[in-house]
Amino acid sequence: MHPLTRSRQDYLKALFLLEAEGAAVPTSRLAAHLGVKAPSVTNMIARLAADRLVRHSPRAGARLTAHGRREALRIVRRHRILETFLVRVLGLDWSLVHDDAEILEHHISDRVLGAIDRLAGHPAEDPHGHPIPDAAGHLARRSLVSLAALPRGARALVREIQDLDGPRLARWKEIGLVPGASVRVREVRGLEGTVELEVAGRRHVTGSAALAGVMVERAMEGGSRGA
Amino acid sequence: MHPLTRSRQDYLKALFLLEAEGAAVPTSRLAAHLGVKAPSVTNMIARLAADRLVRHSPRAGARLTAHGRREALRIVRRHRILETFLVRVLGLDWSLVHDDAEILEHHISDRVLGAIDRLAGHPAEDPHGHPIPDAAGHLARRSLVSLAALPRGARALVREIQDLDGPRLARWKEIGLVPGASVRVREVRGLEGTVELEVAGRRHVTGSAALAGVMVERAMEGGSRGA
DNA sequence: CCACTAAATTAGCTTTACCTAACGTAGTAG
DNA sequence: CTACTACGTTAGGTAAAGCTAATTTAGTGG
Repeated sequence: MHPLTRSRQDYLKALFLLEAEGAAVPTSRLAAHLGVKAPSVTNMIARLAADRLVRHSPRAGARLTAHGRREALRIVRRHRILETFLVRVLGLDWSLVHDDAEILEHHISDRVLGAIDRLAGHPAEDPHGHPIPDAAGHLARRSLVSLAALPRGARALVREIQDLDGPRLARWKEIGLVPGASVRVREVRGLEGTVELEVAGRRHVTGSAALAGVMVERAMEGGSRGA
Repeated sequence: MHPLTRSRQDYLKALFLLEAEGAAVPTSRLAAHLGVKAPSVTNMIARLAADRLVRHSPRAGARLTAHGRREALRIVRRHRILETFLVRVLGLDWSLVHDDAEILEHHISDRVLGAIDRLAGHPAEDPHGHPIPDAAGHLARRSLVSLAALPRGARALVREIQDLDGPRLARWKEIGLVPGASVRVREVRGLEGTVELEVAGRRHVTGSAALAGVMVERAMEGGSRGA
């Protein structure tokens, strides 16, 4: 019943991204994700709830309604098409496009979105590997695991990079850890919190915390133990 | 001292565009141009004056300071590069791009602007013929006259279309009245307020009020009187 | 000179979306 | 059971940018 302002859109999108497992999202998580204080969240959630975009039981967190989810997917779609466009057509680096897309997603008309989508080749995934919802709001569901969670010897296919940290993205690109790449876990040193990976024939040692956002599809094991 | 919000940018740009002849811009004109009420303008002008972006003598209208003009030119540059990009790269019609550019001009980063400018071929003019200020804020000055003001028999070169009305722009395109076109005034019927033009070998009768925004460069006369 | 009009300004209110400070509640530790 | 802590909510405040209604000012006609 209210116009979907930039802020409201941001809350809906954040809710969608944090809801992942269907669990309600606590106020504090939303606040952290959006970079605002908790009272602002309580307040905004109440307003979104009044418009039936989210449901909210006091002290139990918020979740999107079907209507809210539809709006959220619209924004996610815009964001991901924009990122793809910025990389594929404008030639920007994938480690830099997030912030621009974050703003532009709220300000382009459907007409411009359509043209951008066409120019980018109607992509099904954005440059970080995230699936792009179609215009009807359908999103391919995947079950991926974090590369940080794989045991020694596992092989996997990189599918999504959920991290937003620019320098880190640049690093992943440098070593070839991008969607589509094959990777193998050579060594896991839990005590030190490091992992040794093999990507494109080369080995790299990385902090496993940094790998949390690298989502992979585990491959069938083929002689994983030895050399 | 304040951040240049979208609104502030809009006021500066409007001021720049309306200042044309160096005359101070009255409150009412700004209000009409921006689609807000007069008190909102008085108020905002006071705030911009506090930041030394405009100068304002009560009841005498506002004018930009050098600093304000610099900021205004930045926005004008963005707007015109965006329009060119939307037409040349995204393939949108010139009659439709204004509104999109009007919003996007406030929301793209310098990085994206640079990429867009490159893709559009570093244009010197936008699709409506307006010169694009360079990055340093220099704008080619022209002295054009309105096509509506030309006498019978005059020949001219169309340089800029200052009109924003979509359907009208579509009409001009249809008859070939676009920047670069040669036009000749065949007849002026002042009483009826119509003009008969010859464009690309064909004649068209048009209300002269509608032609006010078609800015031309008058050509040397060559046997203008007779057939 | 007075009255009227048009334009500009002042005063005061609204909405959005944030904030801090104070308060409540639920779950854990002793 | 009590006390502590973390988190959430309530209360109340701010800044931006708009609005309406009332007032002031400047210019014009009689």
